[in-house]
Amino acid sequence: MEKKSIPDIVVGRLPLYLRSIQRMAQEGRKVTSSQELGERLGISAAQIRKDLSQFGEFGKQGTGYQINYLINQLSKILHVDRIWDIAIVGAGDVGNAVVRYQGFANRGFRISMIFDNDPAKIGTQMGDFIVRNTANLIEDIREQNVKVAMIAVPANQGQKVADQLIKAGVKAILNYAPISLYVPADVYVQYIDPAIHLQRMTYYLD
Amino acid sequence: MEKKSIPDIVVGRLPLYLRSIQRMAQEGRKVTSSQELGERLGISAAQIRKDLSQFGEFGKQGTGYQINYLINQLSKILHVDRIWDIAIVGAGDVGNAVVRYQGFANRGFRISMIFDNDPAKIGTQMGDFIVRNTANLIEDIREQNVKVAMIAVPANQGQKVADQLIKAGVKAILNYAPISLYVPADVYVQYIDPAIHLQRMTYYLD
DNA sequence: TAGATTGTTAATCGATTAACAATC
DNA sequence: TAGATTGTTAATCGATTAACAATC
Repeated sequence: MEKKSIPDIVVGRLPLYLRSIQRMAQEGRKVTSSQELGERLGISAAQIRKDLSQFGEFGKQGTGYQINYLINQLSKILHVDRIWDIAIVGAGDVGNAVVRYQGFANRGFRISMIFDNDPAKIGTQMGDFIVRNTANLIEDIREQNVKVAMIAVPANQGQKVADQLIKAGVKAILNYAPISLYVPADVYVQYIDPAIHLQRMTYYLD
Repeated sequence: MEKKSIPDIVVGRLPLYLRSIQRMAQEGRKVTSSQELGERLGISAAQIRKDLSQFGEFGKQGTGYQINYLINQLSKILHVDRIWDIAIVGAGDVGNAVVRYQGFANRGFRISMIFDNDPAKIGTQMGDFIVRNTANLIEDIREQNVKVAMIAVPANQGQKVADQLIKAGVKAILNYAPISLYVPADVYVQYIDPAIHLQRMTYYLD
C-alpha cells in the first residue's frame, strides 16, 4: 500500500506554519490554536487543521497545539531536523548577501562553500569563506556530499551552472538567476526573482 | 457592468510569461507559440492560452504570438509600461544587494532611495545612493510619491517598518524580513524568505 | 490549399470551506 | 461539567485540461 502523496501546495504552507510557531516560541508562548495561527498567516483555521491532519494528529481537542511539539513534528516532516550544507554559486552582491545571511540559524541550513569564476574573486575572503573556483565545483560539491545549492550568477550563466550542480549530485536548487531552469524530475528548483514579485503587485496598482 | 476579476493565480503567472518572452526577444526571436512558451516554463500550452485570453486576443491562429506585441501588452497589463520608483528600508547585506541589483532594467522598476536607522550607516554611500535616516522615512517617501518599497530589516523591526511605509502611502511591499505582515486590504505584500523556499524542497529530499 | 495554432467550451480534477461529532 | 478546539467529512468552489471549431 502506497503512502498517500501530499499535494505540493500543502507542502508549500508547512514552512510558513513552522516559521510562525517558531516565532511564537521565541515570544515565550507554549500553546496555540489553528485559529490563532490562521490569523497570523492570513489562512483559514480549517485549512491549517486539514493540512496538519495529512501528517498525523498533533493537537488536542479543547486546548490546541503544543508549540514545541509541533515545531519538532514539522521540522521532521520538512527534514530540517538536521543541518543541510549549502553551496552558493556566484560571489556577486547576491552571493555576498546570502553567504552572510544570519537567517538560516535554527531553520535547518548552513552555508558551506561559495564559488565564482572571476579570477579577481577566487581565493578572496567572503563572509566566513574563501571563494572557490567554479572550475572545481563538481569535485568540491561531490566530495562534501552537498545536496542543496543556490544559483546567484547572471541569467546567461544560470543553466550552465545548474547543469554542473546536477552533475555534482545536487538535488535542490534555489535559483536567484531570472530564468527558468531545465532540470531532471528528481531535482527540485525554487525561484527568487524580485522583479517577478514586484510585477505581481503592480498589476493591482494604478 | 463590472470588469470581471482575474484570479490572483493567473496574475502570478503573467510576470513569468513576460520574463520568458523578453528573453526570447533578446535571443532575436520574433514569434512564439503557447506550446513553446509552455515548454520553457513547464506550464501547459492550454493554460497559457487560457490565461492570456482573460485579457484579450493576442495571437493569430496558425502562427502564434508576435513577441514584441505580446511584450507590450503584458507590460501594460502588469503596469510596467512605466518605471516605478522603489524605496528600500534596511542597508544591511540584503539592502546592499538589492540597491546594486542590475536586474530591474527593462522590467519596470528602479531603486530611488534607501534607509537605515544605524547612525554609522546614515549618510554613507551605498550603490548610487546616500543612506537616509529611517526617522525621515515617512516624509521622504511621501514627498517623492513612492508607492513600492522593500523591507530588508531584521524580523523584529519588520512590522514597525511596514506600518511606517503604509503611513507614507506605500501600496506594494516586497518583504525580505522572515515574518508575516499585517497590512490593510489596499496594500499588497509579497514575501522572499530563502529558508522558506529551501524547506519546501528538503521535504522531498531524504 | 493544407497545416498549424489560437480562443473557448465543457469536462475533469483538485483545493478550500463549512459544519459537526468527538473529546480534551 | 461546560467550553473550547480538534480531526474529518461532505459540499462547495475554483483551477486545469482536453478537445475542437475557427481561422490565419
